[in-house]
Amino acid sequence: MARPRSFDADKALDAATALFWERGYDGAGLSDLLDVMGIQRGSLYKAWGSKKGLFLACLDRYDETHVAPGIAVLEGQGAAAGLSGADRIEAVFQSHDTRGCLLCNSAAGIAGTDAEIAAAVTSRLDHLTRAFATALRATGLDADAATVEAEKLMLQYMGMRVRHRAAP
Amino acid sequence: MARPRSFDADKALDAATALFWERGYDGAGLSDLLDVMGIQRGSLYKAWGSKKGLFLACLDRYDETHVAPGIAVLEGQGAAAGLSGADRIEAVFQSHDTRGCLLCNSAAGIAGTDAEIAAAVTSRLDHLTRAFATALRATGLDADAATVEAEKLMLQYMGMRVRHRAAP
DNA sequence: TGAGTTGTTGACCAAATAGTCACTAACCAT
DNA sequence: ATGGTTAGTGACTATTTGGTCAACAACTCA
Repeated sequence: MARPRSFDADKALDAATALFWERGYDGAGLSDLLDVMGIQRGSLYKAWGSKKGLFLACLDRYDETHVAPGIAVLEGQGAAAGLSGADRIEAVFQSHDTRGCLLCNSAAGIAGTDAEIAAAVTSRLDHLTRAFATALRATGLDADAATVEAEKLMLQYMGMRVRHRAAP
Repeated sequence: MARPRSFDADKALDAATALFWERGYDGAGLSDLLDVMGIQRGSLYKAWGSKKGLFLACLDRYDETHVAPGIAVLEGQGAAAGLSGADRIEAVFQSHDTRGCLLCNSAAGIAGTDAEIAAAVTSRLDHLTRAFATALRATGLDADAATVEAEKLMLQYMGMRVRHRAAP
């Protein structure tokens, strides 16, 4: 059709995600973002429309690269590897990144001021909660108990990731 | 000595705290801060030295007005009111503020970039954790088990407050 | 070989950012 | 009353913020 994009959008998104992750939405300035992404202002606005648009895309990218693998372990993939439900849950609790979790950081930050971001964050958090429930069912819990327990597990997971950011 | 301060520092701090709580450290601009505090730039810098200095003072104020009461319930005061350990813990879990918790929000945000703020946040979070342990001991748990369980409870508490900010 | 379409570039913008400063005002102790 | 000290005021600063735009470049399809 027309001139093709000269940069790798996913690589640029990964770089932007890393900066948002470390500094938060407000803490990551456009010029720093542009620096790490290695592109020009115009390219960013043509591709994602606004800083918020870029952030939403980063949330998507983060989901693909960081939460989807965890969900895959919790439901199915972990079972295929011969892990019990408890072991699979244990596995996703092994994150010790000092930046915490982008979803949690955003929930505790910008999501409180922007409904669209809040919706994007909660839907992904809910997805993880359901995956916890799936793993719990594999431990023998019935569906209702698993749902209740998954909620608690999810809160603990979030708390742990938040704490790891302040106290590495 | 000299000219006395013409504004109520605690009231000003309460107003600033409310704004930091809602918008986060980066999200709260100096002019908005000044507006809600009802003072002039010079007064702020004379009293707290910098935006960060003001924030640290707000963390202090928040501790006094919002976490200390909870700690008091968990240890002692709750017992005096005839509440069991479990009831006291239940009581502090009844916070449903859609702004979440300033300490948690800061842990998930600015604390990741500023060591001094991180220290101020974690020490207060640790204090709350110890209060949970005190309440747990009142349920019959021995000291070691209470410490372990308090840690879990604290994570759940943080997770819950973070979630309440994104999903009201 | 165009024409049409889309990406890239760099200059540009208004607004907001945190922070400073000279000046004036108000208080206490002598 | 006055001198010392501290607080309040408002104008000012340099830098950075997110965002726009016109010109140019590169691709596809006819």
